[in-house]
Amino acid sequence: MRYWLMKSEPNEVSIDDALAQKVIAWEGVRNYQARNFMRDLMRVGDGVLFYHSSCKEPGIVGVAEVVSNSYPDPTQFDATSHYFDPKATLEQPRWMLVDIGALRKTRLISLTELRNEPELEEMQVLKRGNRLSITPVNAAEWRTIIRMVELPTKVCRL
DNA sequence: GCCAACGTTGGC
DNA sequence: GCCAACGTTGGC
Repeated sequence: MRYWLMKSEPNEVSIDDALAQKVIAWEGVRNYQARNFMRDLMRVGDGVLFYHSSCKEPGIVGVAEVVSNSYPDPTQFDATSHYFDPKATLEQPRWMLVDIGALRKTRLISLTELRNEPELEEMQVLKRGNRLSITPVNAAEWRTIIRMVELPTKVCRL
């Protein structure tokens, strides 16, 4: 069981979109490290912090979970897609994704608030120059953030 | 819109 | 395999 932080631009897929759809195929990741996390390490039931990036108020906005094993990102085969990859084939797909189930919206934990929390000093997403759209979160960091969003841990399945 | 930081590409 | 040039991310 692992924990992750996954960035999404709210004008692409916001936490509200994710909640409305319940399950989101995490399409469009075109970075090998992020792909490898999804392909090799993510398991059904892993906890996910839903993060809004490239927007007015960047930060954590929700909690989700991994709900599928990895499978090929269909957009890589779609010539009309922004995420089309001419080098990918059905036989040898290059990009893998997982499905994410949105569980709930939280209050916004802004980037500033995350940076101000001493217990989160070592969080990968806060490290200088980090651009990875998917980063691991350790159990202590996860607990700290869950505490910060004041989720009733009794009801929280994660 | 700026720009730091990082990833990718491709010539050699 | 090196590395310069270019592209992307993402906060500000």
